[in-house]
Amino acid sequence: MSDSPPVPHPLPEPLIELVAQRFRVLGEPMRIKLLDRLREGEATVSELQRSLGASQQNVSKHLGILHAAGMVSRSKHGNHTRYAIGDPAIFDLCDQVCGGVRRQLQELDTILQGDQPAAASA
Amino acid sequence: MSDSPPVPHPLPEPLIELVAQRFRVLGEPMRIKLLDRLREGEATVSELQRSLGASQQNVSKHLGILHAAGMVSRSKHGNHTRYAIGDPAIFDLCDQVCGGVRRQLQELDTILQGDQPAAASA
DNA sequence: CAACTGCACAACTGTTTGCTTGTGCTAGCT
DNA sequence: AGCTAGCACAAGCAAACAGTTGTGCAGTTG
Repeated sequence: MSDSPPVPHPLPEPLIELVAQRFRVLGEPMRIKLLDRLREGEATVSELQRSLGASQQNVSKHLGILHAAGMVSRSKHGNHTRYAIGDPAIFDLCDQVCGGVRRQLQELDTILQGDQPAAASA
Repeated sequence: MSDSPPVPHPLPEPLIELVAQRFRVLGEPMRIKLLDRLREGEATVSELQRSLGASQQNVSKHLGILHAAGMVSRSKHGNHTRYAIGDPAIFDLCDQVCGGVRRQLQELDTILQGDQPAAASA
């Protein structure tokens, strides 16, 4: 279906909502951790729970949110539920954000170092 | 500029926080709108206010948040404050998210319309 | 100088949301 | 069958947050 020139400029209202919601899903440390952990490969809830040191209910809840957002996929194997990355594209997102963060830190660093050499303490 | 091998895999805790915070800044419709509006070019608070139909205080507040996150730049011109995109890279982010949203909508569409699983199309 | 405009900061309020606690359900084990 | 492990759902609580109201301040205008 069409190569779709992705972004219409004046972003239509409903799309804005969807985009914001998607960003918000990623705006939670625990969920970032889960995705980062799933980068190693599939994992069950209890495995993730142990990896992150969080409660089973909390992990399950966040996984539910990620799953509802289509970012992870679910599959039942006997008594275990295995989760996996549903849309690998999110890693590009995270990478970009990481890049942005890094740039800002460098700017800060430059400012701190190049401006007032006298005061040097974090 | 350092080429910086982008992402360490087990994301260090503090970085996770920063990344999540950055996503959360973008997880607000009003802020998306502001950025989308600034895509046309610089604008003052009152201009943005008129464009989006929001209160001056609210616009100013969100601009403050975007500015604190380094996503917009501020410059005073007489009695006006002009804001501009601070990091054009965020548009890549938005584009990617838009793409993801679109993909999901297509999947939903496919599911609703046909039992014919349209095999891989990008 | 006085009045007005443009903007930011602070306090308040209602809502959202993350985490915990409690619980039910299914699958495997003895 | 009874028991335990693994997981998801629901309710309650506390913290975070968006939007409003109120206000102070700098710059412009008459």
